[in-house]
Amino acid sequence: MVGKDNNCNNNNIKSKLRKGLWSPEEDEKLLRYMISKGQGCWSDIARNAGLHRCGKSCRLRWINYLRPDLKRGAFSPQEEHLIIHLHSILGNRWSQIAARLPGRTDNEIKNFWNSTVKKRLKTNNNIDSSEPRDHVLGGENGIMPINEHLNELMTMCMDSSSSTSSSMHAMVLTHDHFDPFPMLTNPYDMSSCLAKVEMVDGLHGDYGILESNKMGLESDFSFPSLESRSIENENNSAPIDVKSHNNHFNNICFNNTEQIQNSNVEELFGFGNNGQGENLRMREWDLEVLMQDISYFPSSDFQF
DNA sequence: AACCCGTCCAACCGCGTCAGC
DNA sequence: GGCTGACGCGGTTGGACGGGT
Repeated sequence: MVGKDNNCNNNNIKSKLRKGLWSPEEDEKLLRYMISKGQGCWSDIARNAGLHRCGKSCRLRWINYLRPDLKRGAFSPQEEHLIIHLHSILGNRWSQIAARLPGRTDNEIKNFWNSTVKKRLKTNNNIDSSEPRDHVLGGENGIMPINEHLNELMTMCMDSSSSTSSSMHAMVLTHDHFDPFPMLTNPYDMSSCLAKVEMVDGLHGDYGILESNKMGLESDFSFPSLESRSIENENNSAPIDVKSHNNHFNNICFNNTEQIQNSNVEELFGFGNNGQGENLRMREWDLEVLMQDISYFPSSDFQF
C-alpha cells in the first residue's frame, strides 16, 4: 500500500527519524510530554516532545513500555491460564486478549505465546505424535485436547439453566442434544460443526464466518468481535483509569449471577426459532459472557 | 576466553480501517 | 465517492543476552 503511514515512510522525513531502541532520554521526553499534555495526535506528540521519531514509534513505545498502568514482570500462572483460554476462543487476536489482561500489552502476550506457550504445545505434540493435531491449550500441563476443551464449553452452555456456570448468549451445539450436522464424520469436530453455523447479525453485529479448515493452535478464525463489551477505554484519547478498568473486568468476569438468574435459556439459545439444521442461525453470540465462567479456570482463586 | 546457538522481546513493517476533507 | 492522514493490529525481524561447548 503506497502512501500510507506517511509519518513514518516519507523518505524525506524518514532519513531524519531515529529508529531502533529507545534511549532513556527519549523515554523521559515522551513520558514527560504524555504526563503533561496527555494523548493526542501521535505525529504531533513526536514533534512537540522533541523526539526524532515517527508518531507510530512513539505510540508503540508508550503503549508497550511507558504507560504507567503497565504490569511488569513474568506472567502469573493465572494470567497464563487466561491467555490460553482466551486464545482458544479468540485465536491470534492479541489486542482483544490483552484487553482482558489489565496491565499487559498485546505485544507482550504475543511474544509470550510465541515463545513459551507454543513451545510447550510443540513439546506436548512430540510426546504423542499419534494424537491428532487439533489441540488447544489448557488443562493441567497447559495442553488440553480440543475435544475435551469443547466439551467443557458445551457443558457450560447446557448447564446454564441450573447453575451459575454460564449465561452464555450463544448457540453452541453438542451432538448429545441433537445433531444438526449429520454429515460430520467426527461428531466432536467442532471446527466443522461451527463452520456450518450461519452467522447473522446478533447484538453486536459484524459477526464472522468460522473457517472450518483452520481450527487449531496455529489457526485463527473469525469469531464475533468483542469490542462491544470490551474493557478497553472506548475513548482512546483519555487516559485509562486502572482501578475502574480492573473493577470492570472483575465485574464482567465474576459478578454475573444476577444476569444468569434472569436469563431465559431458550431465548438465549434460540431453540424456539431456527435451532436446527444446516441453516442454523445464531441469535446471539456473546463470547464475553462465555468467558465469565470462572469454574472453567483451573485456578479458582483467580484474581488480578 | 572465544565462539556458537537458541531464546526472548522491543521495535519495525505492512496492511486494514476509519474519519475528515 | 475518492483521497489522505492517522490509528491500530498482527506478523516479522533483529539485537541483546545467556547457556553450552
